[in-house]
Amino acid sequence: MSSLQLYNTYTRQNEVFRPLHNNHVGLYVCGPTVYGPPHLGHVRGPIVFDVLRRFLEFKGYKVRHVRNITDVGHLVGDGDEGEDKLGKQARLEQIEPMEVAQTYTVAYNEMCRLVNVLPPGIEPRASGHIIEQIEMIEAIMSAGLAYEVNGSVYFDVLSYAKTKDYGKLSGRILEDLLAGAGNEARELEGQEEKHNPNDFALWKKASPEHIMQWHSPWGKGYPGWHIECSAMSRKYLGDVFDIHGGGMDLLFPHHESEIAQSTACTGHNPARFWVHHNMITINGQKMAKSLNNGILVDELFSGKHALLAQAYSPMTLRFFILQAHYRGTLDFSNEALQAAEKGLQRLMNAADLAPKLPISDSSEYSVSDIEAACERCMNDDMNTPQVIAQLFEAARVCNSAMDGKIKLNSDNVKALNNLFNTWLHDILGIQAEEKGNEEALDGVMQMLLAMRADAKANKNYALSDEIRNKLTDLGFSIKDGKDGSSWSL
RNA sequence: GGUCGGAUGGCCGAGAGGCUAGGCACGGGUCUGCAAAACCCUCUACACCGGUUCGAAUCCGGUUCCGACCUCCA
Repeated sequence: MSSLQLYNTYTRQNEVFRPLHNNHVGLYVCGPTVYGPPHLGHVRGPIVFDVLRRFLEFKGYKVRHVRNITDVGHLVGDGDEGEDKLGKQARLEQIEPMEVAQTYTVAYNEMCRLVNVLPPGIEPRASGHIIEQIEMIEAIMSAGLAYEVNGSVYFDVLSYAKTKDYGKLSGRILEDLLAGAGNEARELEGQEEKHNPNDFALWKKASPEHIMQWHSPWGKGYPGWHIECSAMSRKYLGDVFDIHGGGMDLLFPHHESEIAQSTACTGHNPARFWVHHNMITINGQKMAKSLNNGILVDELFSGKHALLAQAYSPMTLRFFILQAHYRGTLDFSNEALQAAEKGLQRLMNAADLAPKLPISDSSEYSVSDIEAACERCMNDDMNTPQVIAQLFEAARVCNSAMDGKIKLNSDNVKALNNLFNTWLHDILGIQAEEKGNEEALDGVMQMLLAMRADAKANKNYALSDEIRNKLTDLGFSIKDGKDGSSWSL
C-alpha cells in the first residue's frame, strides 16, 4: 500500500504523511467565527477536512479531530472603533452576544450535518478557554516576546524574528512587511500602542461598553484573534501535532501568527503539516458583499436566491465540492451545479444497482484495478476528482453488467459493492438524500404501478400515460423495464 | 505597489514532456406502444508570442488577462 502524500503549505511541497504518535493522528481545523449564518464559503473547509479525516480512518488511523468555534469577537475594522464583532451584531439584533454565537453555531452544525460532515471529536469554544489563552500569553511574555501597553498585550514580531523564521508559512518577507505597503491605509485601534505596526494583539483592553470582556492580569479585556487556536490546539492535541487545516485566506495573518505564538511559547511550530483549501467564486467572481453575490447555504438548499435557477440538495453540494481538487478555486454556477446533480444521480443509481447485479461464472472485468486506482488518487494529495472519475468507471461497469453487456463473477460483484460502500459512501461521504417514510411510499407506488401495468395490458395507454405524467409532475420518475416498472424520486 | 497562484473543448474540471481523465450539454444509434433510464458511438481542448527538444498543453523566456493575500474574511 502506498502512503498518503499531502501538500504542506509550510514547505510548499508534497510530503509523505506519517503520524507523530504511532497510529494516532491529531487534526486541528479552524472553524467559523459565529456571527452570521453560514454561506457557501463556509462549507468547503468542513467537507474537505471531513474527507481527509474519513480517509485517515479508512487507513486505520485513530483521528482526534478538533474544530473550534470562535465566539469571542475580533476587531471590526473601518472606523468601528474596535467594537467586538459579535457585540456589534448583538446590538443590531438587540440580543445577547452569546445568543448570537449560539444561534450561528447551531446553524453551522446543522449545515455540516446536512452535508454529511462527521461531527469533530472536540469542538472547543474560544470563550470557554480564556484561562488557557491567558496562560499562553503569560508564557510568551515570560519569553520576552510580548509587551503590555495600557492594558493590551502585543506580540513583538521584531524580537521574535531575530531568532525565528517569521513569514515562512505565508511567504512573507519581514523587510517588505516593515516597509509597510498597504499598512498606511489601515487605521486599527491601538496601532499607536504597538512598537511596530506588524505586531499583533494577544490581548485587548476592553472599553466599558464593550460587551464581551473577561478579567485578566492586564485588566478587563478580550483575547486577540489568533491566540485561541494556539491555546486550544495545544490543549487538546499537544505542543506539536500532525495536521493543521484551514482556508487559504487564513494563511496570513492568522496561521502565521499561530506559528509565532506557539513557537514563542513551546519552541515548536505546532503543526507538522499545514493544509489549506482554496476559496470559492460565484460565476467567476469572488463572493463579496459589495458584489451582492453572497449566497447562504440555506438559500442554495431552497433555491431562493436571485442567482440560483433552482434548489440544490446538500449531497449535490458535497459532490460538487469534491469534484474539484481542494487546492484550486471552485466556481459556483447553475450549469456546474446542475451537471453535478445529474452526475451524482448517475453514480447513486449505479450504487443502488450494484447489490442486484446478475452473477456469472466468468468475469470480463477486474474491479480490483478500480479500487487500487481510487487509493492511488487519494494518496496523491487527496485527489477526489480523480477518485470520482474512477467511480464513474465503476458505474459504467455496473450498468453494463446489468444490461448483460459484460459478465461479472461473484468476486467482482462483491468488489463492486464494496467499492461503492467504501469509496463513495464511507470515504467521500456521499449518501442517499434523506427521504421520509420510504416503505409506506413504496407500497403506494407499487399499487399505482400495478394499476398502470393493467392499463397497459389492456392497451389503455391514455390511462397509463396519465398515471405516469401525474407522477412525473409530483417529482417521481418512472422507468419501464423488461421485468416491470420501477420508480424513484 | 509587493508577494503568490491561475488561464484546459459549449459548461464544469483532472492531468503535467510522447500513452492525450471524468461529469454535464450537443449529435447519432440500440432498447421502448411512446417516454424516461441504461448502453454504444461521436465531439480532441490546453490564453498569446518566441525558445529548448526527435516530440511541449506540460520545461524556459516574454506578453496579455484573471484571481488571492498584504492584520474582518471560509
